[in-house]
Order: sequence, then C-alpha cells, then structure tokens
Amino acid sequence: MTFDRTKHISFDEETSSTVDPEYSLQPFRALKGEAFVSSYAVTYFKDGKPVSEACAMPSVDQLRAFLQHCIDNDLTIVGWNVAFDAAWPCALGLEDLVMRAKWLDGMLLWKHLTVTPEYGLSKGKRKSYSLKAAVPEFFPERAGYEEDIDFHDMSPEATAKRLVYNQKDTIFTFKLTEKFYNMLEQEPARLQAALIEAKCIPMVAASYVQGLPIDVKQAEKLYEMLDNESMMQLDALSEFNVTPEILNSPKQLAKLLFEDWGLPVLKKTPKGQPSTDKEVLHELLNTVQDVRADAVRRYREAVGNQSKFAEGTLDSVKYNGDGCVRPMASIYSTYTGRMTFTSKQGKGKNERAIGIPIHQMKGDKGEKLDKEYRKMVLAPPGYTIVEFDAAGQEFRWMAIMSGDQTMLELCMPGEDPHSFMGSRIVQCDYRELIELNHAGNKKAKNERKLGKFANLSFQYRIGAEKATVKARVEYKLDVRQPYIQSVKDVYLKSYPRVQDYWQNQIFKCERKGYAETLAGRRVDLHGDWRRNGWSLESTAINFPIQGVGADQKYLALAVLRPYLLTVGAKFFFELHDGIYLLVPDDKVEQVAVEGKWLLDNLPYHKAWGFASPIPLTWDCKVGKTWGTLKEYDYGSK
DNA sequence: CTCCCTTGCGCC
DNA sequence: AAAGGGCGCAAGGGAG
Repeated sequence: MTFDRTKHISFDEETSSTVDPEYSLQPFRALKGEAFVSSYAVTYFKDGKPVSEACAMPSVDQLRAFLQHCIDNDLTIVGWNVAFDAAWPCALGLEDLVMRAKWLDGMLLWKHLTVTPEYGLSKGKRKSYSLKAAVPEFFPERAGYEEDIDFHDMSPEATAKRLVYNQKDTIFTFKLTEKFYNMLEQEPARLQAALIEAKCIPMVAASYVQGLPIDVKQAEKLYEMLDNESMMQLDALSEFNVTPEILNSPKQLAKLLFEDWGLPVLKKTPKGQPSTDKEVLHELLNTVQDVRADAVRRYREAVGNQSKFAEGTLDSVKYNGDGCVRPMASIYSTYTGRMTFTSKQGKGKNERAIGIPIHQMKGDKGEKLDKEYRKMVLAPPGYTIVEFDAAGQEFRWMAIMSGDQTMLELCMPGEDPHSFMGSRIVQCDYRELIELNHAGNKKAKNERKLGKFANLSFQYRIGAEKATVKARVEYKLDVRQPYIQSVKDVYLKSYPRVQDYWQNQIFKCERKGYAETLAGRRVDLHGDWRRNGWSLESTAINFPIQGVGADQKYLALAVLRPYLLTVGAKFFFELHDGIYLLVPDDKVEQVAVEGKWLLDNLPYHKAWGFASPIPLTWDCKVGKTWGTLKEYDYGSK
C-alpha cells in the first residue's frame, strides 16, 4: 500500500490580522475576527497529474466546502505542521468537520525517519524540521522560494505573489510527504506508528482554540499567598544583610552562603562553582542545622513559583483577553515521541504569553500551598474535566520489556508493586503491609513510600548518591547513602531481569544503530559509542520505555477520537501518561465507564502486533477544576 | 539593547 | 571512575 496519490490532498493556509501581525499565529483570534485566513492552497492529483489551486480570502463556506469535499471523497489532508492549519477552521465553527476529516503531517513523517537524540544541543542548534529547512535539503535548486513574501500586505500584487508561494508550499509538502511515507513503509511498523500518531492532529488543533479557562481570583489568591510566603522568609533573614537581588542570583548567593556565612560547600556545579540549589540548601539545614538556609530555600521556591505559575497565568489571561490560557501542544516534540507544550510565542521584547507551562504546573505533594496551583485551571461552563491516567505506566512497560516475572506478576489485579518493594526493603510480609496500608497505618505508609521511591528510581541506572538526594529532597525520607545503596541492591535482586534488559538493549542498539519501541517508533543511535557511550546506552535503555508510553498515549487518543465525537466531549490537554478531557456534565458517568473500557482494551495487537501479557489499565478522575479531581467511584454505580 | 550561556527547578 | 531519562521556563551575567 504505497502512498496513494489519488487519496491525498496537500493543504496550506496563510494567515494574517488587521489588529496585530502577531495574532496571525494565534488561530483562536479568528473567533472574534481579530485574525483571518488570507488564503489557502491545495495540491492534488487528477488524471495522474498534479493540480495546484489557491483561494484568496476564503469564506467560512468555502473552507467548509473544502473539508466536506475531503470527507466525502475520503481524501487525507496533508500539511506541514498541519495542526496549525487545522486549528483555523476550528475557530471558524468547523470543528466538527475538522474532527471527521483525515489528516497527515509531512513534518512528522520526516521526524520519524531522521530523529536523533541531539544530546546537549540548545534549541536553536537542533535540526529544524520546518518546510523551509526541508526544501533546500531535498530540492536544492528551489532553496529560497519563500523570500520576500509579505504575509500582511493585502494589495493585489502582494496577494498574487503570496498565492503562488502558498501553492508552492503545498507542492513541496505533497512531494515530501509522499517520499517520506514510502520510505517509512519499507518498515511497515514505523509507518503504522506514525499514522496512529497522526490521528491526534485534529484533537490537538481544536485544543489550540479551546484553551484552558482560568479562575483569575484563584490566580490572584495564589499570587498573594506566595507574596506573603516570600516576605515572611525575607523577614526571617532581615538581620543577615540579605536582599532579593542576592537571593535571586546563584553567584551572589554563593558568596553569601560560603564566604560571608562560612557554610561548607556541599556540591559543585558542572562548571566548578559552588552550588546553591535546593538540595544544598536542604542539606545545610539538616547537616549544619542552619535555619537561614531553610529560609533561603523557601524564599527562592516562593519567588520562583510565583513568577512562573501565578504571575505567568495572570499575564497569559491578560494577553489572550478572554479568560483562557492557551499553551500550544507540539506533537512528537521530544525524540522519544512525547508531546511538549509551550507557553510563549516570540522572544525578547516580542515575547507573548499565550499560555502557561502546563507540563510543569506544580502538583500536590503535600506542601502547604501545593493544592492552590492546579485549581487555577477550570472546566468551561457545562463541562467536567475527566482525566484518564495510564496506571503505573513506566513500571508496566519495564515489566513487559524486561520480561521480569516478579514485575509482571505485580501488574496483575490485586497486587501493589510499591507495597511489595517496601516489604522487601524492610523485610516484612507483603500481604500484611498491604493490609496495614489499607487500615491507614502510618509506619506502613512510610514503608510503602520507600518501596515507591525504589520502584520509580532504580528502573534506570541511577547511582546511590543521586538516589539518596532524591530520597531526601523529593521524598522527604531521612536516609543515608549506604542505606540507599542497600535499597538499590534489594531492587535489583527483586527484579533480576531489569539489569539483563539494560545489557541486552545496549548490545542490540549499538549493533543495529537505533533503538525502537514495541510500536515501531525509532531513534537513530549511530554515533561514537566509545566517546559518548554512557549517553547512547542510556537512550538505548530509556527510549523503548518512554517511547512506548508515548505510543500508548497516541493509540489512546486515536481510539478516543471517534468516541468523543459521539458524546460531545473534547481533548483538553495531556500530561504524558495522563489524558485530560472535557466532557458535558450529563455525560460524565457514561464517559468514565465507556472511556475506561476503551482504554483498558486498546487494540495493541491490531495496531502494533503486540499481545500484552498483563492488563494495561487506566485510572479515572473527574472534577470541575484541575486541582480538585477526585477518583471516579466505579464501585457505587 | 539583544543574544547566549549558566544555574536552577517545575513536571512525567 | 562515575554517570537515571525526557522536557520548558525564569533569572542573572557576560559578550558584542
């Protein structure tokens, strides 16, 4: 089934705004007519020949007719970063047609063919996957075709020139997509993984327009609370010549801590400077009992979270002007396949706060203000947030990939891997520990926490030193390195196949020159295995786990897409192993049940040729704000 | 002033 | 010899 030219049509829009040029990158502005599609172009095959057409200032009816034509004729719409193009008709009231149409993205196919880890490269130095980067590589004689295009000049001359350019984009997109499709198809699983991933394109497109409604009062309240917190810590330090300027600067803070106050240097940065990070501050409190260090840590935390989350949210709501923030999802944005979200467009003075750093938004770890953050994000009126979360995702995929019998058994119903590991560490009875935990026993709770720490930390090759820091700072466990070394030993002894998996992956990936997931997604690992051995090995180990998690998420979205249409629900956002939906209030129970059934029974075999030895289940939570989701109670229904 | 690097830290 | 992985964002500091 090579690429069928008669079943694909490439599509590209140019967009502009009469209010502000920057709005032409913000599809939701079309909701209020503050930005518009200035033209669109298509390329398709007719009687074996390519035909390109363009339409200036398309009306909503014209866009509707185009989408309807594609649906009626079973044409797949092909674009370059096409979620952006698909978002505009969503904003113009055509979301239903966008969701029903088929979409494919040449840029994403290219990525599937060529992605590498790109260790240590800053964002600007990474390979660009833009069409403007692809054309010179594959059609060198056509390089520079995009020069001198003015996107906002609506004069007849500029428009005519732009329409030609618009069509060229669709020609290149068609040719490249066909090429990449056929290359991927040489290994059908790779193409299949890419095609499943592409199913989420219209969901992501619609989510750009939907946005996340914000409880501004809550954001202001959080801002105040963090203000109070930082002021309080600053007061506590008032007699020690401390200023915000010093505390905000790692360099100045290092001088204060280690020269002025004479505290011991516990850790250095990669560049050899004395580190002032929160681990160091945490340890200065615990080892030297210096309470000033604790105040410094709390101050820095409050200030950092205030600007990043509270102030950032208020800024974004203000910029968007309609009560919503709109972090932009990026499909396959990490080399393992995961999505990322960005909250800014432009840089420097031109930086626009379109959204919030949703993948970093503080969650509830039990600290005082933790639960105030996610409460800022609301369901729109008439909707409820429904979250499906892949239960123990990385643990389960490691169990499957390693084939470790104990891990696999712990994934069966009624088992609790963290209690198991806790019981191994403190040498008590596993079932008894589960019982005590159910009864709310405090000691048992801590023992389970230790097991959880071990299960989540030692899956990869973390050393005892870093693991100790993690246990102390992140899990607030009062432990020392020799003890954590013994915990690590218990872990590796309990799941012996994990280390075998590491060795097998390293051997296999070096030989093949790539790593791959169960679904067929790959990353290229050709490189200097002598010099960069550790990094390449780590990718060989990590990629199949994190990557298949991404594949699983895309498969879940692909299955949910047609279902959500039938109940009027929408994709809201995602958090790697969690999918957040907006569900009409009166459909929540139905979606909690039917959605869970669909996700617990994803067609892994049909999609990937994979029959799971264990159940891969999803947990469900529902609520009116992101911060107040509650486990859905299946028992009482 | 802008650009880039470093440090630090939030999430999975 | 020793080394978890994957990201995006904020702020300071230095170079140009």
